[in-house]
Amino acid sequence: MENAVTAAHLLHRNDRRAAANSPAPVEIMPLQLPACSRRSVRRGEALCSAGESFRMLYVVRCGTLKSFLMSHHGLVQVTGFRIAGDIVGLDGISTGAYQTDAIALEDTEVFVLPFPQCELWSRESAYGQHLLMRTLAQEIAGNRKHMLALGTMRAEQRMAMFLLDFSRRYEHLGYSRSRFLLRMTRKDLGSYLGLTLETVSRLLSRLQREGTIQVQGKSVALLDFPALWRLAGVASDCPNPILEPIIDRLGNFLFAARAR
Amino acid sequence: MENAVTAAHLLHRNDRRAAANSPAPVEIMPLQLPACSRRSVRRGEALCSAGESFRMLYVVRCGTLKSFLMSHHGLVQVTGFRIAGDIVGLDGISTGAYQTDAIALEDTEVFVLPFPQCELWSRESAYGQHLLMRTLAQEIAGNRKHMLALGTMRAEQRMAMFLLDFSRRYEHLGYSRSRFLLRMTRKDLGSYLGLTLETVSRLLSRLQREGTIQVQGKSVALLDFPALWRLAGVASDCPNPILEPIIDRLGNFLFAARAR
DNA sequence: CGCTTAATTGAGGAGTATCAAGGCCAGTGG
DNA sequence: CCACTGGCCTTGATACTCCTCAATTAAGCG
Repeated sequence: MENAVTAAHLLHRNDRRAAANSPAPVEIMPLQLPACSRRSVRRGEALCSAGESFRMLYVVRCGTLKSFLMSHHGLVQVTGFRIAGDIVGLDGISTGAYQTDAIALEDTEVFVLPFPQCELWSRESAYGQHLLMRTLAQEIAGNRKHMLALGTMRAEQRMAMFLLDFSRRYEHLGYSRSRFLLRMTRKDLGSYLGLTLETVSRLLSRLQREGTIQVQGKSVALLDFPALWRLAGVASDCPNPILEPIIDRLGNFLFAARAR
Repeated sequence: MENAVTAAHLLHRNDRRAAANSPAPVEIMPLQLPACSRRSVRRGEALCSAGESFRMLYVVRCGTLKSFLMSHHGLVQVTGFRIAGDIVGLDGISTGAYQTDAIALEDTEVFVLPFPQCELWSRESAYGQHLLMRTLAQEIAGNRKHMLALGTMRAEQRMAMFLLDFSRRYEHLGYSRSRFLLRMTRKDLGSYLGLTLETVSRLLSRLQREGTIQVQGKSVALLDFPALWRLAGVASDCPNPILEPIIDRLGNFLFAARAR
């Protein structure tokens, strides 16, 4: 269950990347990264809970989770759905305790990164620092975008944005951008979008009637991207950039800085 | 226009703090902090704009600003109102360019912190690192809370929360918690709360009719806190903690870590 | 194959947005 | 000093989005 990432390994990745196409990395993580353990979470189980002492960051290796926060009154707001390559637990940094719960929507596996270790990398390497910073800031940017959606958009527009966002994330992982599974329930999706589950269901049905998508339970097919772009209010598929993933589909870390 | 913060100065603050009451700081910033310049922004002018190259962080010394983001379609979402002690510009870290505009709602003065400098402090001192991290994470937490408001709450509840939040922030700065000015327009407030300006106006009028608050143009008085707590849906005034300010009312930096 | 949970669909209503008209206020220039 | 002006605010009437409640069907899971 251990996955040591060595400098040699990193160098290898570096070579492969340079050979491929993109600008060569300018810096290679000089550290011998410590062993990185994994953890499995069964469907319905919690990876971490709000209030729990913050010690770990998690990188999703495979599976899906929902992050959500509960106010004191049982108000629940789903703050995001995490798939492979996403990081879970960042909200624990400020207070020393996780602020959101994360529950697996299917059997899921994550890498475990002890946070003190992350801090050490961050302090000892300019790139590590940059990476951690960028990751946190990315979280901010994502939340901000979601805030804009919740504050200014109509239900249909939010739904279109959500579908396109998920599409892009899956595409970026090497999966189909037009067919995927919505592992969350309509209720969770509604919570994420600031809608009721009935409204979500109606919206999906309507989009299907109009020939924009095809829905059958949890499986979705996007049929008419231009229509979705129009609904989402974007000229084309040009949302904010997806950062280089920290981890690939096989579970290898990708600690290589790009030239900038 | 220069305000050098010296180690001696910090030590002095430390003594004063310890003499007062609170747990003594465990660590003093060992660095000679570089000179810190100020910048004035007139009402209506921009402190920084989205897309602009990210070089500085700003700490509000006095005045008020609104942060907002504009989508490609002219959709505007106000993401926050910044008063003394708040930090502006954090959203620039991820992409190297600011993602939100910040405009002064009144004549405003800020301290200018060159970000490379911040990174240096962060790397050279565990406390500096912690401070920067905590600040970023705080931003995340705040946005998250706002997301919950936009996603799950009714207009009246959002308004109550907003009033109580502002009340607490002013109180924390040493001002009255029950009387303050809403320097933003109804439209900006509406944008922040995900409402139209008419709804905002109606809500304020209603709260006044019910004796909960008193409004006259931009000046507001909170008359019935229990009623506001009830509307906001909190048992009492127990929201998330306000972090130690980084700067005091006189413009002195407070780089002293507390025991924990 | 039942049982439980999730999803769809409909009818009706609450909550906000939209549209429109007028009032208030500060700044401006006669 | 006062009228003028433009932006901001308030208030009302109406429309519409979305929620609530309810009934039914479909889908998961033992």
